[in-house]
Amino acid sequence: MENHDIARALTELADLLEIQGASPFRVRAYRNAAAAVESLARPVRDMVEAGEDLTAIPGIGESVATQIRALLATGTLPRLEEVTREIPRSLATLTQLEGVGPKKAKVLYESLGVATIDDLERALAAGKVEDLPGFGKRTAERIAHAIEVYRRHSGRFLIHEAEAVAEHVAAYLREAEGVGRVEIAGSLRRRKETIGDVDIVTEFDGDGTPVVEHFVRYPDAQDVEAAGSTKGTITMPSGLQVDLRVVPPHSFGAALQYFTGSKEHSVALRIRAVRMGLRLNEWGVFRTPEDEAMEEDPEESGWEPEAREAAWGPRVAGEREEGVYEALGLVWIPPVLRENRGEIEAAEEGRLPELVRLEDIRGDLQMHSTWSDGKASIEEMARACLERGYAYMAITDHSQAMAMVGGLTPERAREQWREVEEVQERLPDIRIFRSAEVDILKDGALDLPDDVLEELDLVVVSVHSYFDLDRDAMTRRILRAVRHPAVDILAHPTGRLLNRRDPFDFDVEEVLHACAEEGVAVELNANPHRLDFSDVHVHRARELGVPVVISTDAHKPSGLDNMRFGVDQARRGWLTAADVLNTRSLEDFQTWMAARGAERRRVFLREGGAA
DNA sequence: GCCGTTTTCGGCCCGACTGTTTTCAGTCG
Repeated sequence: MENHDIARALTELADLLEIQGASPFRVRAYRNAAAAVESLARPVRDMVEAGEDLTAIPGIGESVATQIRALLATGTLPRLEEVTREIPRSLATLTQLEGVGPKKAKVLYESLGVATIDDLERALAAGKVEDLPGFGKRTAERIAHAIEVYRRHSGRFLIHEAEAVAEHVAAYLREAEGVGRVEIAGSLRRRKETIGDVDIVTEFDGDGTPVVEHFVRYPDAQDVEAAGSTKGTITMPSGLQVDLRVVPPHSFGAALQYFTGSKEHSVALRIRAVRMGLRLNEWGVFRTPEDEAMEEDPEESGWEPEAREAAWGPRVAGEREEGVYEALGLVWIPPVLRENRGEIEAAEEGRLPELVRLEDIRGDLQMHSTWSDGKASIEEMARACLERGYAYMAITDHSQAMAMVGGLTPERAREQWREVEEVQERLPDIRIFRSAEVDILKDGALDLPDDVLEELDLVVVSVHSYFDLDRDAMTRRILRAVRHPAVDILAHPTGRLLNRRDPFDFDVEEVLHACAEEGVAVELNANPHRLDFSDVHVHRARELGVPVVISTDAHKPSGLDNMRFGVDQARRGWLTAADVLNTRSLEDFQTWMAARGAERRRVFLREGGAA
């Protein structure tokens, strides 16, 4: 059981407790515990097996620790079992509908027996929902619409899809009269691999109504969900929702911080602010008045923004995001790190990592050509790499098991090497490594014979078949491949395809330990459909000293441009340039390869070939 | 249920918007 599974169980428990009406603080405690487990680099399972104390993890106390130990031993959370004897677990899915929270879910269940989205749809059709207390005709319509949206698109959007929309909308907003700074915020700015909705913050001095009106006239918008003086929401035909916030210049930095999140990061910042005698919200950082002079209710309707802000005390920051962090005694924290995984403490102590940048990348170590399933020749790919300023590259066409895409047999591999040499002669300014993406077969053997592997400059291996092996078999399979003396890089290690295919089940921790021992690098696949390894896995690789390579897996020249998505994900995993192998100069990279080559030959000679 | 620069008890982040309320609860980010 992975950390992700434990977090999911804790979250489900929190959802159901919330519907039951449990203390909101208790619910939050379970959510915090879930977040703590989710962002933990080490497997909780290993900690339990090693007899370590889970309460050492911030957010996990005696009670949750006991629950987790039981979950690992029996496969279920005892508390979750208790709760599901009282209410059906499917109720938690109701709250995934926009506009339906725990309270409405509870009323629907207790009044109408609605337990699933299908039930709810029937109740709506029968006109039973609008008469419930706290509901109404308008609410019923909204819920019906929410079901439609849910059915149309239940997953999240991939980063490149959301980014394309966001950039068009941002450009459109910049055309509006009187608009100042326009920034994309939210999880897109944090460069998460999937995006729920797009947030855009816009600077405008005065009542924002005309900006919002311009926004909701965006030509591609399918629906307008909301339109006020500071906020608007539109939905695109794909189901992607775009939220706009319009704020005055003196609040722009605070609003950008606030709408960038993550929620966990922002909450931690606000707690910090309170301890410093400050108040942080989307309008700025305010010094809390020491005298309790303001006894009036700041919620009193009719207050002008100026008067309301006066009640919060003098503004000490808000115009620029850097200023918000400075006011809290912190250096500015890059958005990619804002997950409350230690970045605030690191900022306080001046030990934020110098994150790897796209400009640091000196080569791309996985791409395909027309020799297998690529769309461009070796020379076209090489010229495209030259255009991107790279010093080296690897042509990694598939091996023979991938027959459907023309994977290379030993004979065709040798033919291909001749073409690599010819292109190399024509293009002396880039070093082209002779390589292959060699399939890891079902039993962990490699798909090309040792005599072929030995003549490759670089051996990249990956799994493309039998994804549903059980955990033990899959772990043994990958371990065997990683321990093969010819192997240099383990590519797209978990095999996930975002929104399409789950990662296959294996012991990531054990494989990373093996990579560390063997000096094998793991690939961070930059294709936005994969982004495999995840930020947490990459972070763990760094901790264990496993080198990471960021490769695009390009199948045509334009695919090389995905490198930036991989770099962003590496940054989310706290990687510096030193942690990423393909930031090295050609000379330094070849030094790494040579060291591995010597080791490889030594083992071959001693054992007379690989096992 | 967690946790400690105010604490082993008593707190726990903050504001906007919506719809259904006649003064506010629910939801969201």
